[in-house]
Amino acid sequence: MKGKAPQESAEARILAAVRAIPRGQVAGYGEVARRAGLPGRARLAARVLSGNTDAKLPWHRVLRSDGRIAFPPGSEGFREQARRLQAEGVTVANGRVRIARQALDLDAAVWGIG
DNA sequence: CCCGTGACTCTAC
DNA sequence: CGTAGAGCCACGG
Repeated sequence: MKGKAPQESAEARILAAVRAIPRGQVAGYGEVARRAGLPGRARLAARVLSGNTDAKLPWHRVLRSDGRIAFPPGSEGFREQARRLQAEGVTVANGRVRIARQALDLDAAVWGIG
């Protein structure tokens, strides 16, 4: 194979990383991008989610680095995400997700430990 | 090629 | 815990 595509598209990898988030758990854009092999591409991850059309994609499990929903408060997306998270048992208070202290800091807490 | 915009992140005050 | 500024990448005009 003449290496046309050396690897899957960054978009595909990001989507895979998002799908890999366990139900009832959350991850930051930066963490997702990092897990996708694209460190520093948090914005790319956000762009991919903004353009995603997969209804099966758990996009609502992706938050900002501080555990805040990336949508403007009161917006449709904001409510939708908060609603879906709470439906999975995730506590959302004041637009912020109640994360386990180390969830956004230690990838192991998000991807390894359940 | 330059510029503005965005579901971002970090540091500083 | 709040806001402000700079850095960052990708894209459309």
